[in-house]
Amino acid sequence: MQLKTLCSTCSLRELCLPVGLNPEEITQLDAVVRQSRRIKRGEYLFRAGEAFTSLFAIRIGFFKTVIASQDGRDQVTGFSMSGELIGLDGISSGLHTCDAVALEDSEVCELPFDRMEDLTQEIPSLQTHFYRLMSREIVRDQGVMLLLGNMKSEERIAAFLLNLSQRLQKRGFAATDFILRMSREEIGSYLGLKLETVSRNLSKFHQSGLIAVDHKHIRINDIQKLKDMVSGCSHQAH
Amino acid sequence: MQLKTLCSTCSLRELCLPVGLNPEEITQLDAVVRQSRRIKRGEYLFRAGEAFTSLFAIRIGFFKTVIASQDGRDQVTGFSMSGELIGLDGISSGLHTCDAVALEDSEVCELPFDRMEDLTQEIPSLQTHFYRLMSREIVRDQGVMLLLGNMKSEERIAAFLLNLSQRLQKRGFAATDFILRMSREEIGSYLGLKLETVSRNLSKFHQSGLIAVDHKHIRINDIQKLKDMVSGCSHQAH
DNA sequence: CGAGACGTTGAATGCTTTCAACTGATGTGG
DNA sequence: CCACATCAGTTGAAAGCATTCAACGTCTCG
Repeated sequence: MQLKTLCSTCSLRELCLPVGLNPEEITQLDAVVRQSRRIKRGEYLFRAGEAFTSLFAIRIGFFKTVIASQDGRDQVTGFSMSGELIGLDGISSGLHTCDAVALEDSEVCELPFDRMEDLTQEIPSLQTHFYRLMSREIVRDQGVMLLLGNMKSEERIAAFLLNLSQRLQKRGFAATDFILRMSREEIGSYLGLKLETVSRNLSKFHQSGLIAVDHKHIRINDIQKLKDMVSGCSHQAH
Repeated sequence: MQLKTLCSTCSLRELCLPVGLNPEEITQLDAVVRQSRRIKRGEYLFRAGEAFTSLFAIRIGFFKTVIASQDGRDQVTGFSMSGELIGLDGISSGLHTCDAVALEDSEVCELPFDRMEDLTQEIPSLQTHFYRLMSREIVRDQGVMLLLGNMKSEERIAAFLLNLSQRLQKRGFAATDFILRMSREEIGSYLGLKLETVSRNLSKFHQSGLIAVDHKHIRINDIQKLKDMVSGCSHQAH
């Protein structure tokens, strides 16, 4: 029998929903969180058009979210890692507006939204936290808009690597040495570039010594220079 | 003496925050909303970096929100019209992350956020509505991301005009005949294009008979064709 | 009325894309 | 376990689209 995963004992509690809650409140949150669910690489957590009933907190793994358009064009709207919440877009209409796909074997905690709503009614600090969380998502999206609207390909790639680096570091991983979980094409889709442009820029960075690229393995040699490249942009760590 | 503006008697109550509230709840909302405030064209409602204390509902007028980056590049992240809420991005950190500038003489209702939080604690349906509202903003931003990441200049302009048209219609204005409140440069900034590109595309649409452009006055002649141009995109009316 | 902001249009430039060829990795089935 | 087919990634060359630079027209407002 699998033990139910509890927020109170979860190593992500300083990063995930429980941030700022007292022990008693976390126990209440535990009562709402469903037993965690495993999603294999390539599987969908949810699909655009499906009824929205739950948010998902990523315990382990890595996801992409994708908006599909009718004519086949689609776009990666974000990459999510442990401690992050996905599904917020579904609250609006009661339907998911994007697909969520696991990019590696993952594990998520399901948060039934109706129960979350009740709980935020009971725990004001959780409501506050939840508002902040949604607002942060808005701010993040606006950062991406700035990137897509203003930046050259080189700057986009730099911003992307930097953002990844910072988020990994926050989770206790190395900031300058990591594995990309997504393909060049997925990076390109997220950054509004073609996969060849992503590849070319990574090669260029590699040749200049800024980073070392070996397939999906990235090592950042000069993180300051990377920061300088995106200097002007009010780039927000997620 | 100016009468305090009340949600209960406001013509926007079907569009704005009170949507879905019963009369009694609207009265509670009235108690929170501050006397409405006039903002002249060109004036700032708030600036990036200022402390966030209130959300603003637009009663009359038109605003742009702008993210500024250090190196002078900045980007319009949205245009807001009556019945829409601005300032949601500030909840996250307690600081506004963008500037809000009136593009015509406007009037806004100030909603002190701490009082809004209390009220959403008291009125569950308002909390639900508020979550939906924030989620809608996330969905909207993702639509813009799709636009910026995937669409050609021509399609962006078409999507922009269509979106404007639909929002105006919802407010009882003509869908095919309206005045642009923003400059070509502001349109371009929002769409990730230069002002010349915006101008060229409008001229092209004009010459093809799709629309009629006379300075800021736009008439849409073939709205279906405009829709076809953005066909593929999961474009959301705001 | 004049100055400055806004808008239009043309021509040249440049960045990203597209098309194409090739290499290396992955994984499946004989 | 290897062969082969497929997918992911790299790189080059040509093409395309938006940008840049520039000139000019027009509207607005003090």
